[in-house]
Amino acid sequence: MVTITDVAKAAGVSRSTVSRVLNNRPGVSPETRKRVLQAIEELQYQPHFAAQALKRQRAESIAIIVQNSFREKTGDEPRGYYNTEIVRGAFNVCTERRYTVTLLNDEGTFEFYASLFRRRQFDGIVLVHVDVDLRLVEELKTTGFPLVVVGSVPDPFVNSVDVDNYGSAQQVVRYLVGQGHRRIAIINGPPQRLASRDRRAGFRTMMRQFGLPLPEVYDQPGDFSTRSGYEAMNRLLNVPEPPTAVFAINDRMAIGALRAVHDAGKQVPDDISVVGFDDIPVAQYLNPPLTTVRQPLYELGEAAAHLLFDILEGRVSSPARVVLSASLVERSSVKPLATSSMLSE
Amino acid sequence: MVTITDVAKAAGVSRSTVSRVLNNRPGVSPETRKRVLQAIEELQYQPHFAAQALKRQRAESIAIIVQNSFREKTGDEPRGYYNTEIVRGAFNVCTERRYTVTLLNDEGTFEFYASLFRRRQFDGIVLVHVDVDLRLVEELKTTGFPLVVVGSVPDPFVNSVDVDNYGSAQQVVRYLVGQGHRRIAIINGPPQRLASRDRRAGFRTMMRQFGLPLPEVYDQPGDFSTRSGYEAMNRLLNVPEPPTAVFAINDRMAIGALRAVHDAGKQVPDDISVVGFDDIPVAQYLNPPLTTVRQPLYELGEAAAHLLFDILEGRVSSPARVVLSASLVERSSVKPLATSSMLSE
DNA sequence: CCTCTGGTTGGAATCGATTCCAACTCTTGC
DNA sequence: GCAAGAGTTGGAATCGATTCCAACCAGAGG
Repeated sequence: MVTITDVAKAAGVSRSTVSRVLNNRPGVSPETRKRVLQAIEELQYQPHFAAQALKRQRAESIAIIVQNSFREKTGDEPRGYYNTEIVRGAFNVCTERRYTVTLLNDEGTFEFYASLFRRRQFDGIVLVHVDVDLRLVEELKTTGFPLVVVGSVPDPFVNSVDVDNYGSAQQVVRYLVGQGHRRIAIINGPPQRLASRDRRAGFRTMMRQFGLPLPEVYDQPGDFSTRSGYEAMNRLLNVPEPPTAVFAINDRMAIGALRAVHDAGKQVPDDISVVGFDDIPVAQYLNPPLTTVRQPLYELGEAAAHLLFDILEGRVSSPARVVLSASLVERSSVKPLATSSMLSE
Repeated sequence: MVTITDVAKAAGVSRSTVSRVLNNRPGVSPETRKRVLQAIEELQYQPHFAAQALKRQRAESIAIIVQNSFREKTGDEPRGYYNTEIVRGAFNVCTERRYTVTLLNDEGTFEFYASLFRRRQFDGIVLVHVDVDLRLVEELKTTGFPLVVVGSVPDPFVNSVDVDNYGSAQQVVRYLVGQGHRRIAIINGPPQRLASRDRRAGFRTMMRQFGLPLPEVYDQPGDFSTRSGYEAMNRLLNVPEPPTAVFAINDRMAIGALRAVHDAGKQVPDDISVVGFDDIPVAQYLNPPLTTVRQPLYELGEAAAHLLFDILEGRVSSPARVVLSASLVERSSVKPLATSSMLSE
């Protein structure tokens, strides 16, 4: 293996000089610089990464902690895709900066991660927060290690990148009302998840703004699972005056809702409209193709990496928060009602 | 940051002794060992990874090169899933060994990868070979760097882990014949891909073994795209004596074939049976759910990592080849024919 | 009582880069 | 002709671990 000493010998200079050339430092005469560069080229020299990391006290590497997706053996959880997109976004940004990316699963204990930091293996962490134990986030925060969380964390002192759940839910209401719907129900997610609460809050605020009714039976509980969506829709179909549109706050519950309508011998969207949230890959293959809110997953990943670099390089002071907006994807699960909208928009 | 010197001071011993304890080397008295372990515990000491890598001349890290999936912005290519599974398998094996995994995309030039190796950043590479440029494999091979390729590479001097394409195709024929089919067509992949050739060869051998006809019109070209599957199926439907079953050698072409049958006003499996290959996630959601061959993607990843470690640790001499068998997943796209099979199996 | 052996332990060199500081050369100006 | 200063360059220390070698000690055996 060729080292800096070999280059120095070949160019007839000292190692210090080679290092100076390597790092574009001033104080090397043009001729010497040229000679060194030539030697580097000829010997195909590349600095030993460990030697550099040791001396510079920087690993030039970041870690991405994702849930399960690289650990569990069963592979049909939509989460896999969800995470993959975010990772891709972060990965590409890091690659551009010539930083290395290491994937970690979230099954490690805090102690496991802490040991990696103490080993100085990474300069920072991106934690993809989907159902991740909040305690882990809190513990990681205490280490003072540069950390960016992707997702909705209640703690305002953690750096985070998130999608605009509140605004997106409002957009869904605006869209449905624009299509002439007035009796709109919601199927909620687990209330302990901030994302659920934000989507519900956005929904309710906008409904109130339109002066639309919010009966309690239209506010169905759910837990993000297909099954819970199925059950919630069944309850909604049995209400004396059923809604004309249902907003399931994630796609899996929307899938369950679709199935419930079908099993009840009715049609989506003819008898009832359904909107989801996430735009998971199967959404477009459903029957009917699902109208839903597309989360900018790739962009979330990119934003997380950018934020981390901003923090590492001191361009941003630490408790920072970035919010990206999502976009409504119109497919065929919503039917415009005959009663035309009374809205300007 | 706490270093080995701090531990040595705290325990009242030399750094050499701490290092010996750290690496479970003999020649340390039980009492001293205990004292050192206690100091390590109290100080939460972890060795600096770069210092170790530098001295040991081992990075304890491997690289996985995957195609595109972490680079392209469009996310609905099935390849993403394909790679994710393989990566998960390899990742878990590496994590068990406390090795770090770094993902690289295949867009780098050979020079880019070579520079990483020369930087000694990785101890070995797993290259996930789906459509990857063979030249890259050849170039990497010349560096002498430990390399394992996942997929079908023609070069027998490259370490590889692959699925048994030949045997799986034979299994498909056996299954279809067992269901009473005799007029079976195949939709091929690009002939420059070894996997295509192997699947075709397995198919033809088994057909011949059953004494079944192999008319040229039953041997349709394709290029793995949905569109090519659609077109091939259209051609097959217009043959004077159309096949009763069609084997598309990947799922995307099978999807195209399904669509072609539907567009021709016919039914799968009532009018014609279809078998795919891969078992991509949507396969189960298709109409009808697709009978296909499941590639053991996760297991391929695991096997690749195991093989790499075997090579690194000298348990296996270098040109090694591991073949895993795939399994047929029966769904609803194949119909048993009335004429019962004359076969024992 | 002295030597030899085996078990412990510390000292120093080493891995490959970076960087501070000192030394050197060459102008420039008096 | 010599001092001052700028521009180059090399030497040596350093990052944090590992490992060879030498030194030390205790107990066994002569």
